[in-house]
Amino acid sequence: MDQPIKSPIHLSIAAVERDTGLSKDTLRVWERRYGFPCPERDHFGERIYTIEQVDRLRAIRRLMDAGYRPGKIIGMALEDLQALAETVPQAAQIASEDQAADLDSLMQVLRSHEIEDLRRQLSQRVLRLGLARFVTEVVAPLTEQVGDAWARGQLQIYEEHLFTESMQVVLRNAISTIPQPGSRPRVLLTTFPSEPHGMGLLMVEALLALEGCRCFSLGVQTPIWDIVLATKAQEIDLVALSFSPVMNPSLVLEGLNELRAKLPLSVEIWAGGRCPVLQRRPPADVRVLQDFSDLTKAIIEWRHRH
Amino acid sequence: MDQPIKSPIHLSIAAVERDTGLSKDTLRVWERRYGFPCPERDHFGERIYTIEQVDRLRAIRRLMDAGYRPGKIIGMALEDLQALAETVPQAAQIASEDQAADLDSLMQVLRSHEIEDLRRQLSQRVLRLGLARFVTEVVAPLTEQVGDAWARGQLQIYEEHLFTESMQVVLRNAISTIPQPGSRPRVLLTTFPSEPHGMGLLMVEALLALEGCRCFSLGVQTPIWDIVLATKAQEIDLVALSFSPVMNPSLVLEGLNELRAKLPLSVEIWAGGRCPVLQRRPPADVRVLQDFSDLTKAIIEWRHRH
DNA sequence: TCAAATATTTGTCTACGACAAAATAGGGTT
DNA sequence: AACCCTATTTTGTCGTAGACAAATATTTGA
Repeated sequence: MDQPIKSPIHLSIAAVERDTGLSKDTLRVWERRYGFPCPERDHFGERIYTIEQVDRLRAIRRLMDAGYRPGKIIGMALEDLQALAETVPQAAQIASEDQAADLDSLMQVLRSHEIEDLRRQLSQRVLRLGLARFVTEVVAPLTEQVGDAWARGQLQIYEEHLFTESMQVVLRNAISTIPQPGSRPRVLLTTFPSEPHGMGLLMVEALLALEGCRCFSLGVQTPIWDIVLATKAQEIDLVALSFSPVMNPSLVLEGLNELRAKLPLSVEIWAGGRCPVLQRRPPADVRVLQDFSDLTKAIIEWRHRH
Repeated sequence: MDQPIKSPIHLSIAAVERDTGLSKDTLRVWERRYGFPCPERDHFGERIYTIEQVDRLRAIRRLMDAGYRPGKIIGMALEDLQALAETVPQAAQIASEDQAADLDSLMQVLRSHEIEDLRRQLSQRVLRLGLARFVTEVVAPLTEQVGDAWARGQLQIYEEHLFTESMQVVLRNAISTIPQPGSRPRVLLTTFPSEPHGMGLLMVEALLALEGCRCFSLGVQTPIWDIVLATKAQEIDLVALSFSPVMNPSLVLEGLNELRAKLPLSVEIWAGGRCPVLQRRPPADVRVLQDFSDLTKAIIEWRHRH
């Protein structure tokens, strides 16, 4: 009897923002420009979206992350969007046949949802390859493959979450077995407030810890001012930041400039991750790391300088 | 020579949203209503905020989380805000003198920034008390104390991050030592997309695993539709969600109703966490858990029913 | 003293124009 | 072809201000 007034089949603009990751501004301007999504209105004139619209929006979002532009695909039906997603090429960068096969088998385990299995198999590979090779040859390419598979609609978000959780457990465990001497450089690891992905940080932490660096991870989403405070309190030598491709380019640059201005130049800032803007317009006085071999090189150089 | 045009002392409205957690809409409407913050404009007419304004906004935000309303405090100077924060009473709910003293000593270690020490001392207490008592007597009250201390301005965000990271490592480690039999109920653990706090989930996971439940944690911020998909794929019996006090009340209710509508009634939804709206207007067909004793009770009841 | 009714506060929603930053296309040179 | 420089288009964010529901505080009535 105490029925909610709003039918749960219809979603408010805030709910759609939450479910699709598209900002309210974007949703409204798309409606104005492209005529989609064109939601009904409730009796206050507020937008109510249907599930079908949200599904289409999520498919569009996926393709955009894969490089498509909204104008080209916004008119397409859900089926066409899904068909298009299938054709997205995967940015494979795997060394050998063997490695590719091994990654495939891990993907297979993930798809079967046998979490225990996945975790066990990952731990096995840590032992077999050693942590450093595990990070570069398993974690990094597998994370990328999972992202790709999601973009192609072959993996659900929740499967990505399952993967991330399992991998985090394995990585954290491995990291905690590395003895931490008090040696230099002292590294602060974190991400900016709009960046929720923490896998990159864990990979970097593993490699740096292996190199004998003293790591202080703040986890994800630390406000810039707090990065500055932590840097002072912990006598940090360098701040390592991770950026995923979905981060807003101007926020990345603005944030890096702000941080650079607030930190003494003796503290270095290193930025990594698959974020396009870092390659295209790297900010001054920030070291951009292309990949993991860059990381070890950079550490050696740092030690040489000090 | 390649100086950035924007001085880093001045922040855009997007940067302020990121640094304070106040939405752009809120920032604009405060300016209109209360005259603060009243930022300068650049030559495009866009707002540029000063550091001082942002500091004041962050102090205001802290007091709001402690229950103050913006209208009452928005006119105050930074010093007065800080003085007011000192007076915020802490919602202590600690059983014994001994326990209080022990928590104080842990807070002391956190303040000293000796992360290794903190981690070691926490692990010690897991062994001494057992995981269940560790969660209820150490993790829960300590998390609350850390939050309080932040609200009073006695702890920086980065110190909260350090605490969270250390505690996560300890808890995850402890959880991974619990053998997971394939028994029921099968529980899915996660939070809604606007909820980034994962400590509550870990505490619940620890307690449920001890009770012999099969736990599937998706980590934080899973879109509702993906919770539904995961529930089906993993044959989940109940979905456990965690909510922190800062979550938008209407989003909480809307989300719970949406999830309830999409899941079969045979799948139970349990909601926990210190979120006021859960106590005041609990949604139908969702079980609200007040505290951890409620949790074990609920599990016993569930087993009795099945 | 407590519940119900009323008043205030507060955040989010609406509309659409404007414009910079990013991406694409065109045209010329090596 | 491969490069660079310059239009042109696309696209997201920011600007304005009024409206109103939900949350909270205050008053009224029993």
